[in-house]
Amino acid sequence: MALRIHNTLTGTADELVPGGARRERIEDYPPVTIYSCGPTVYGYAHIGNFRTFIFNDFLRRYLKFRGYRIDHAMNITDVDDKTIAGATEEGITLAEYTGRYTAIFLEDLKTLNIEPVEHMPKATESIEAMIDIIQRLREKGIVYNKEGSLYFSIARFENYGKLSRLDTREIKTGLRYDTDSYEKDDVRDFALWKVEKEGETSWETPFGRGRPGWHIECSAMIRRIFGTTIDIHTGGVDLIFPHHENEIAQSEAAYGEQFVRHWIHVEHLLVNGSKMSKSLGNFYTLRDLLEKGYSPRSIRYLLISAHYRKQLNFTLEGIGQADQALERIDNLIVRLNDIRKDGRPGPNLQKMVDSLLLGFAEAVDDDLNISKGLGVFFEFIHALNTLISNDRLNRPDADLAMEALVKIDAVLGVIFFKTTAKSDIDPAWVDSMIAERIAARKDRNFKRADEIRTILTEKGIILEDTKEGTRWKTKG
RNA sequence: GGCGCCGUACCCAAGUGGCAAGGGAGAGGUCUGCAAAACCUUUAUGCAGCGGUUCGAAUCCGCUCGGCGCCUCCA
Repeated sequence: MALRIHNTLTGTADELVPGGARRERIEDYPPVTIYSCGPTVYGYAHIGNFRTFIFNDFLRRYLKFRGYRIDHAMNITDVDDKTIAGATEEGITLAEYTGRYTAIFLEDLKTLNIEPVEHMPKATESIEAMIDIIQRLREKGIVYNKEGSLYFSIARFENYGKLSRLDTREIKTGLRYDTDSYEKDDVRDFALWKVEKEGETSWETPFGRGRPGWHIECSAMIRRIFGTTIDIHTGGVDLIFPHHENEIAQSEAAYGEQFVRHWIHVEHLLVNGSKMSKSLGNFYTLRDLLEKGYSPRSIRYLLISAHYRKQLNFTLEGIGQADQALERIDNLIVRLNDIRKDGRPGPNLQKMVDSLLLGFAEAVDDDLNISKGLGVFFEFIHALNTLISNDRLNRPDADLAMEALVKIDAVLGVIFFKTTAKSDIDPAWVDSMIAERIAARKDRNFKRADEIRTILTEKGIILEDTKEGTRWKTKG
């Protein structure tokens, strides 16, 4: 069974072949080189943005789960029109401004249990690599100069449009394309380098002072970090055109080799049926949701649980449903931990675990079909619960089951990750309350027993009476 | 106007030619002093609608209706 992922470039679900040459065993492949388009740090990212970043995280975790090694980069865009405007408005330097929002972004990633990637380059630290690309393009005569700014001429690059299938498109008439407010020969030509403007941050180059165009940074960073063709490039679907199309054009024109083998694009998060975006103002930031009391792992679960190529309509109710699904898993863990004695002979648990892991991999291998994978996972949970209810799960088997949960969670990142750690609960106090309640129940003083349970509930502690005695857990 | 995607139960969501996964919510039952958790049973002869192909269609084809995205900064 091979991992196949939909490739925007080919339009089909292509097998992942790191390095481009097929090998017998996964461990024989070179590390999978991945580049993900990161944020422009001019404000708080919204959870639509985070859908993509959580997807990136899921992708890298799943690749590791399948035995691949990975080498993953995500950029920080710290110079563009918006960051410059923001810094100017506040009267601080560009670096101060972007530094603030970069820190916030990194905190949010951590909150969502997103693993750090191997490389996190900044645009402003990649100027040399940009210059190299532009110089090569100039030597090949693909660049023209308009009032000091440099543009890529798509008319002089024959493969232009292969990613977004532009050759079959018509450009809508009457639309303005000169949003950069610079003059261009062809509306689809794009700026590689923008001439210095009064008061803006700029860099000295062989072709004059200025700052980078939008698309050049990704091409430059990929070249600088990976050197050659990379395996996977990810981003939101809105980046297919023009951003990724232009990356391909400048990189392949400059270096004469394939830029990226596998393009993966994540669909949009919708809210009330339309795209969540800053310009529409219909967005939630992560912090908005945390303030409303939703947990990061529920948000993560919700955003991860729908297939990445389907639009996902975001609702607060959806977070609640995700929360309930996670609680189902939490409850299983409580029950597993509570198993003390040997149960009656059960089935071959190792076999159940093997089939869980195999079924999960088969599901997710099919274009990262996590929904199907979660179905397999919840069937396993149900089977375990049934065994426990029938007293047919012993301690060693419970340990095996727990190991399986850990393996699945290495991909999901939602189970053994709790952020509501503000534990002002004293376990000794809880135990004494429970002891008092047990005594009360023994005396059939149920009024007092229920009183104690209510006191604990108000502290977020839930009691469960089992045959073996009373156990407790915290809520949420 | 061009390109593309989607429409499956009360909600979310797999399935893309052979008896409709899974999660949430609801109903009934078991256990419990009562709860909680769990288990058992139950909730689409039906997959936007209408035609067609086929022994057989949610799945393929055509049309219709509805929703969304990209074509412009955007994850």
